[in-house]
Amino acid sequence: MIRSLCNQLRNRLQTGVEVSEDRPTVSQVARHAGVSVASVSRVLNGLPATEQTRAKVLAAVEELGYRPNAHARSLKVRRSQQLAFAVADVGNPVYVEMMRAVEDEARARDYRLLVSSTAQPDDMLALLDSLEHGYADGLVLSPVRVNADLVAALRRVTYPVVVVGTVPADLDIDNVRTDSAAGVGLALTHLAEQGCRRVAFINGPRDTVPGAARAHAFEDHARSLGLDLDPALRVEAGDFTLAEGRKAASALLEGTTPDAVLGANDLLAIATMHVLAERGLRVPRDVAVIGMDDTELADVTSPALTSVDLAAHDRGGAAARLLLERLEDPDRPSQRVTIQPRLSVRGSSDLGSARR
Amino acid sequence: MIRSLCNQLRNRLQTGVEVSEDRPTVSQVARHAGVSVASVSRVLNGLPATEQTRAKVLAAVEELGYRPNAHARSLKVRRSQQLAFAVADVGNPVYVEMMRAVEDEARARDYRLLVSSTAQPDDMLALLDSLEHGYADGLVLSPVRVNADLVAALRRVTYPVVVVGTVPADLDIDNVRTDSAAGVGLALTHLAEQGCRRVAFINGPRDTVPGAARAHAFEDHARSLGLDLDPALRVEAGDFTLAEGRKAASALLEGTTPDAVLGANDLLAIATMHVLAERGLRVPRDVAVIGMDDTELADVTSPALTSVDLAAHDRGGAAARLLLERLEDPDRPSQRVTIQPRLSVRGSSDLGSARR
DNA sequence: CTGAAAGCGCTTACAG
DNA sequence: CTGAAAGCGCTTACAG
Repeated sequence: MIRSLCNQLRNRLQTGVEVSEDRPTVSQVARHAGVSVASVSRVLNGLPATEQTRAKVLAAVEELGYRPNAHARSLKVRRSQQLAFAVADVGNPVYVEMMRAVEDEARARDYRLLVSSTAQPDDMLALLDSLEHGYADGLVLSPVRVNADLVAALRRVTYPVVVVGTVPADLDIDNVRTDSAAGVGLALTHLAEQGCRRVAFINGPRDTVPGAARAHAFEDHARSLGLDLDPALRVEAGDFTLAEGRKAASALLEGTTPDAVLGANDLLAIATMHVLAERGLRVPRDVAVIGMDDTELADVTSPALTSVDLAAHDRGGAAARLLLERLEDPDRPSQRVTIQPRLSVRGSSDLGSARR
Repeated sequence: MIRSLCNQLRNRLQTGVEVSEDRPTVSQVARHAGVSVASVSRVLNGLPATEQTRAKVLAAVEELGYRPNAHARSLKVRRSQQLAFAVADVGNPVYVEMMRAVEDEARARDYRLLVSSTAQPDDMLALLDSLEHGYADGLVLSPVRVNADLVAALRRVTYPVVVVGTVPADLDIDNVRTDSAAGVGLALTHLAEQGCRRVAFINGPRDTVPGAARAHAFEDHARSLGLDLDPALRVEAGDFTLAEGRKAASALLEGTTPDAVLGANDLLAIATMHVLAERGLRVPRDVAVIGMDDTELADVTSPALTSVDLAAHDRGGAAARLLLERLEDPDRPSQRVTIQPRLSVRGSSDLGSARR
């Protein structure tokens, strides 16, 4: 009490300004309104109060420009009203799309959204750890590489986390995934139906979860569709980027000439289109091209890029909803949502009109 | 004290579990380490302590898995260690690039980043207001439309805000802008030098800040370069999007045939390339095309899109640094950073090889 | 319905 | 260097 007065005094002396310079608190609103701090809090939180009290409080709030301090509230109610979203690169088109959906869901439920790029696997570990400081109520994360450390951290974490992507079956965690193997199947079937036989695959790194899954899927589907199994048709880019895609596509075309190329994501497919153009090969007439993710980039190329729609937006939305539902019911069993891919056919694989 | 004991008791009874289930607090760490809470706090904050104390505290922290509560800390030190970033659409390539830079700067200084889409002008007002709850230490925002309400809100706001974009000269606020008028000049000069005379302009809405600025700039530069001033060469898209760009480009080409088109951003330029292709017009041979923003999309089209680089990444980085500097020195005068545009010449305007 | 008081989990003068 | 205590600004049983 005495300290408080001292502080106020100090304030006056230091700044030469009324204490009212400071942001008003509940107590000041209460005093101004002639009610208790409890009543102020209740009115502001929509709890029962007489119309008279309400009016007095709201008037005082208005007059003083009072805004409740978020940290004090969070400390008390043990809720930050914030969600976190973590991916390797917030600027990657797939994650951007996911983030948009997560943000929409968060906003709709009055949560703020914290985003972070966790380029290195260690960043993700650090993030999971830092979550324990309580600055967010839960996390949506989509790791590209899942190693033992990450799985261990996910088992340890005490905050709600939902993972977008494939995780070990025995990891009990809310999870949304897409059947990207089936997606590869859609693409290859579409190409096979149009008569392609030498279909190449530009994959991303096989030490990533999607890279490994798509490698197997390509293998399986190519075999069962009776496509050419020439190993020269399979190359691996150093990363899921345009630059690495360029290198990989060049390497591929040095060794062989496919009649179609499947890229493990849109960036790899687009890089391939560029390399094909440089070599004077026409898409789709000479070589059909298909990407995966169906990002907004697919509509920007010409010809527009056929792509396996892995529903990034839907996955983000589903993840956010799983998280919000868990916040409401912390004890419910963990859920898994699987979203089926679809093929968005565009010009880059439209052989019907191109070759015949 | 008694209440505290009651709570602990209740916990035990309700959950049938040790109280240690709860997240540990400073006091528990202190007890465990045999020191005072003050010492725990000091050690954790790197303040002077004997090596002995340090060791005891760190051991206890480790053993209990203690993580300081972010809200309690923020409440006390009046700092959230969070920055906010607000743009109309976090998914727009320009803003994504800006966000990447802001996130990097924030992360480097141990700030977390809060992002929000403020599609409607009112969303931005609401955001500025909500900032007063103190959940972030400052805000970087890039409004597309600046009206009187927003300017008034920016004058009122008590938290540090830096605006990316053009604001009224008498608004005393940290600000980073780009000289987009000069950017239009670069593009038109480049086209004029290559012999283009009928240069069309697909602008965005003129009630936006960039729309208005670019309209004037086009007018001025077209005149001084002696370009054709035919009003049919100037159209306005309903928004800075691919879809609206398509409509505007179609409308343009109904009325006239330009020898070059400048889009007010990359999306409008890319939409134009598509419409040109549909009409059998070749880029750049028949019509050269230039965009603005130089987003990553520019490298994805074919031919690659010449674009005015407005340095979104640099602007984001500069804005974040201005904000961080202000947080360190709240009283310093407001600063303005202006970034000069450059032209990134690519195939879509390369007439040297195409027409001659 | 309302008020007085405790307490959320930290940090930080102050005194020793 | 260290500890006891106050206080940051809220919410919420509890009693009336």
